[in-house]
Amino acid sequence: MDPHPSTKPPKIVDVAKRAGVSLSTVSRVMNQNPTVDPVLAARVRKAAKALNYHASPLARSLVLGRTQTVSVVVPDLGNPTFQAILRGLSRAAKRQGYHVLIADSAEAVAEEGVLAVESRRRSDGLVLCAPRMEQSELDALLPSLEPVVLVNRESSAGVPTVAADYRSALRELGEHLYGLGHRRFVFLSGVPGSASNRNRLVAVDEFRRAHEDVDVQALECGVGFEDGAVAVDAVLDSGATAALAYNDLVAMGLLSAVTERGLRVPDDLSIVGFDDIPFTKYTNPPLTTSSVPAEDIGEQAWVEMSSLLAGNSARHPVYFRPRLVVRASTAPVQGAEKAAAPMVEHPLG
Amino acid sequence: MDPHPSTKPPKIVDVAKRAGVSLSTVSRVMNQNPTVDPVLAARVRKAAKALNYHASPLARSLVLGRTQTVSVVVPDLGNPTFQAILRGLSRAAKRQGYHVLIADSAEAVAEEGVLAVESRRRSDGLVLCAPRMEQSELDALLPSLEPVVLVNRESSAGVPTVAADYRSALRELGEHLYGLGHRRFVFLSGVPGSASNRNRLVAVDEFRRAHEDVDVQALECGVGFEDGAVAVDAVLDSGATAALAYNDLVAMGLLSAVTERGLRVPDDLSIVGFDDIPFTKYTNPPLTTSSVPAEDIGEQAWVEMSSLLAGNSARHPVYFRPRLVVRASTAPVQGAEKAAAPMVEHPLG
DNA sequence: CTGAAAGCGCTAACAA
DNA sequence: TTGTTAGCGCTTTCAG
Repeated sequence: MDPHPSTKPPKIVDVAKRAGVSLSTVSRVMNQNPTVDPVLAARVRKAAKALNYHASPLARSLVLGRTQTVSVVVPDLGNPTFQAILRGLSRAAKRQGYHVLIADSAEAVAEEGVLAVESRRRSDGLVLCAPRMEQSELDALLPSLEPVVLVNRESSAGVPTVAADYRSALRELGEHLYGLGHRRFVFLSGVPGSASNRNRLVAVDEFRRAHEDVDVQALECGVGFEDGAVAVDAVLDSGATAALAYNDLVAMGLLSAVTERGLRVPDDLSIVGFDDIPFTKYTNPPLTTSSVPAEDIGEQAWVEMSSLLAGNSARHPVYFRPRLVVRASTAPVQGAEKAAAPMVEHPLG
Repeated sequence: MDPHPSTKPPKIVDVAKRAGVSLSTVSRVMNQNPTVDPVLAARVRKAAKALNYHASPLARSLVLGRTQTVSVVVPDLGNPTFQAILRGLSRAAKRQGYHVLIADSAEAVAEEGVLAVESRRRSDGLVLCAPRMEQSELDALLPSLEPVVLVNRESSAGVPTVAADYRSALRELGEHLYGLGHRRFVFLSGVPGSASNRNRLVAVDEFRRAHEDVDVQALECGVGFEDGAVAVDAVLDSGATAALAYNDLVAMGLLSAVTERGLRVPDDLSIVGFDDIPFTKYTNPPLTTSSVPAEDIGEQAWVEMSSLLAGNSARHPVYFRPRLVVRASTAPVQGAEKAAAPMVEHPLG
């Protein structure tokens, strides 16, 4: 009848009974409280072992007021960057005996808020990864979520931020291409209105302003392979010689689509990605990108959380500076070197 | 002073007081118990809203005996296949109001057991993904973990399994290459002694036995990029014309290393991977592999768990049959078509 | 239909 | 040093 015939796990009183002591003594022994007669302690431990007793984390949590768990909400568990962040965070947390509850909002902006609140209630703190919600909503939500740390997003003081410095990285990517002679660019933007996207757009603007002879056109795109692939026509029609993709996924999608059109990268079009996910060196050609230390970010997010949990107040935002990784998807602009006429349907000069 | 100045969350009695009812009435209202005077119910709901009251999941869990949480243990959160499984599982669980606790054993076999036990105690059930531990240990551990579902691993009846049929898939990969004229193979094996690895080795044996003229040499390798890259010399020295990699990561590493040696894939060596992670179509050349529906596996794992949670007993193991995906990393064996002498240092014929 | 009271399993004063 | 007892916040009999 019973689907789970295993006998109920022993409770603290079972151990107490078996060891012939009171349950508080057992509790003390289990919690390494030194004020216990070694003889008794040994007896208790033996009894516990015999019964295979482990304190119920639930009951402990209730009385202690802490769960030894932090929750992490990410916009998409399928995104390699969030995976890396999660991995870094989870391993760091584990080292300190903390567990990790994950929540995948599946890019559903509307759900993000409740998800955050719900997850937070089951844990001692919350790490919000690149929340997609509006700034005003975020700012309003955050106080009720404390302790909370933000990843790749900022809010008012009081909540720590760990992020990659996308702005300067994007600038660097632009300068790299500029140095190669490129003057006409497209930027494939991510989720419109998202904070990460706005950030990058700011960098794009800075880049524009820094060079009078530069033309960069922003194209609404997305954050995945398909988005990059779908954008191929717009990119080619734009007449740009170089494409700055929102991230590596978009870049890979674009790269693949461009190649399928019979054009060559970087000869006909230079492409740069963003993040340096572990696959960019295996694309054809290997992708020039900006390396974001996602796992370190996750680890640092835990450091901040840990500090908050210890009762400290938020520290200053931490920004990791991405590093330009030049591979083979970028090259000097054709016209600049060969002054040759475009050889393709979509003139790129 | 107080690092988290937000006032304590309201408790059920606060709501009761404000609504002028007993706390049991509040409880009833919060749990949709219909036996409550609509007028009172409304008053309670208003009070709850005003106070922004939400029942403590902890306290509920303690009394209800369930946490609405399942835990998932994976050997490596960095592995795209586990990520996909986790994603499928997490989304399916969320749909039914369940939360997901993750634990990354970081390929530390020794830790797997305790991790599983600990995670299990904080949740209502456990999903063990491709546990690396020995079969005897697994069999012994499982009963204390119920309800538990196994992914890519089997045990005695009573615990459901959801897995990919690696054996027949590997056979299919072999036959594909055989059909292209290949007769000398290397198989880059994964973690020695791991169950997944043994499974594949069995398939290799079957393949050997099926063809008298086939020579397949198993090389100890690993499960990541680097392992595949490091194996390049051994692979080339082996004289094989085709390599069966443990998974796509290994295949990509090998592919990259082979290319760096100045050899060409598939001309000088055919390579197949395993899993069809979302990056294989962007390698150079795109990788022939066997597509494993990892996200579906995760989803199905939840279905099994859900069934167990509902009190049903374990159903029969479910095996997903991978699908051969022929891309450009495999080609007819050179000698078979051109009868040409090998043109490289490491003769491949 | 509603309230009082007994736990869920554990920790932490407080006494002894 | 050890035991007794009062909660942690909630659900659920059991009376009313």
